Amino acid sequence: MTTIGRKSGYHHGDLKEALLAAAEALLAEEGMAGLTLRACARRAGVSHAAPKHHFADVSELLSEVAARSFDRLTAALEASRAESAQDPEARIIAVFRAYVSFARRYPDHFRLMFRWDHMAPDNVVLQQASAKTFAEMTSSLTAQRGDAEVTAETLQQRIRDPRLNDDVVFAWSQIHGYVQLLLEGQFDGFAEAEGMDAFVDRTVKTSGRRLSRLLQND
Amino acid sequence: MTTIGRKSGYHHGDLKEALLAAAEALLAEEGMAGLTLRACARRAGVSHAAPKHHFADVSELLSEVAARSFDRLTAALEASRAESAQDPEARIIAVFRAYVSFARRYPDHFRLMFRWDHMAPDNVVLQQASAKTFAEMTSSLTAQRGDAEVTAETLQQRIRDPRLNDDVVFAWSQIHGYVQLLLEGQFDGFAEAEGMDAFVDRTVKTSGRRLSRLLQND
DNA sequence: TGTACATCAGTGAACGCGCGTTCACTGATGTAC
DNA sequence: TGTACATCAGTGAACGCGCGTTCACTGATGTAC
Repeated sequence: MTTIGRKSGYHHGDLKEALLAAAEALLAEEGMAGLTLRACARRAGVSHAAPKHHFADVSELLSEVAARSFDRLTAALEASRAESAQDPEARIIAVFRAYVSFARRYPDHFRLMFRWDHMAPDNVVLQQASAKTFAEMTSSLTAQRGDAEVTAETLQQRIRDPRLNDDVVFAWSQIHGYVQLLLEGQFDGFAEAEGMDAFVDRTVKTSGRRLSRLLQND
Repeated sequence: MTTIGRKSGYHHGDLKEALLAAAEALLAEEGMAGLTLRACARRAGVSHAAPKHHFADVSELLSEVAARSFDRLTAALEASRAESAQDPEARIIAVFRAYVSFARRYPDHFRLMFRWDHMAPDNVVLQQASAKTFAEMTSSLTAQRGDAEVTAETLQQRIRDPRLNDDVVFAWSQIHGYVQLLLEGQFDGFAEAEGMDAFVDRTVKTSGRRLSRLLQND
């Protein structure tokens, strides 16, 4: 348990940043249950009333933690897209794999991101971050149609295209559901023989292939 | 807020049942956050130490609530299977629809069922109930292959068949992911124009059709 | 049919816990002149 | 260059809350004889 260093003895210097870092660490180590304002303050080495100056509410803190997680996921998706630009099937599989890897590495971050009841729905930072992830997903998943790229700005219009709408709903559901069931251990029985890593590797590949074929031909 | 009647003044008669009913009602009305032992006791009209005689732990109570929810889902899936026995595509769509309807009607029950961190993983009632749901899903989703029916007993063996394994992983992920994203409001932007009910009706149909085609041809 | 007794379910008061919130305070920083 | 002052971030003690747990108890039920 590390504390983000202070500049001076009294004022922290960047407590907001330290609190966010503490929150992320707590989430990784103890899950949602461990994520309280007091615990974050403790971990940041500060009295428990101090966070009030930076976050009005625990939900505001959670929102910004989630926003950071969305940013990370977006970055992972972008990276996977860059490294598999040509082949449409390889691209879908790469996106799939990036989503799965992220969720397996940060399971509680992932859970938080999709539990809006814990968060402040009006938080702008969160809204922008999740919109970016969403646009990136849409863009990646529908690129093999040969459509123009989707950005966070053009998303609202483009989503009215019924084919694109259907495709995104289908592909995102596939990937998201796989990850959810995987994280909650529902596939443990499936993976018994081969081991979990092999199972994931295999099923991501076959599911990605199926998904890709479907999006091209349908 | 109703209380399940007592037989006598002192002893309750069937407090275990009353506590489970209270828990289900609380879950529906207030979500996971409202589900505490004390709240259940209060609602069952009993002192807050009374539940100890029936549930060692809040996680045991939650487990049995989840088990009941699994039972309900199983029943809904069975019913949907019965009413669409012939056509494989109609059958998949019916299963899909049953899963979606259940989750929309009891969103917090649905969330609880797939959050094993709140429950007692060793609870036998829960294990059996979820195994039954799972077998029913597997059976419904793979029936169009013409395979023999899968039951909770034969599941562990049958799942070793790689084709069946792939099929179930794919189809279940699809349905489950769709429901998760729907429940958490991720599709709200998609449904803007047509309204949520119409969106659900449409996408369940098209996704089900795609799923069905994939499971037949692949 | 009646009595004695064991068993068990529910009571209610008490305890400790960690949480978020409030508030008067204090120490540091920066700005006006 | 120095001084006065406003601003603001962090302190620490106090409060109330609902939670789960414990424990001596009491009322009801059923069983043995």
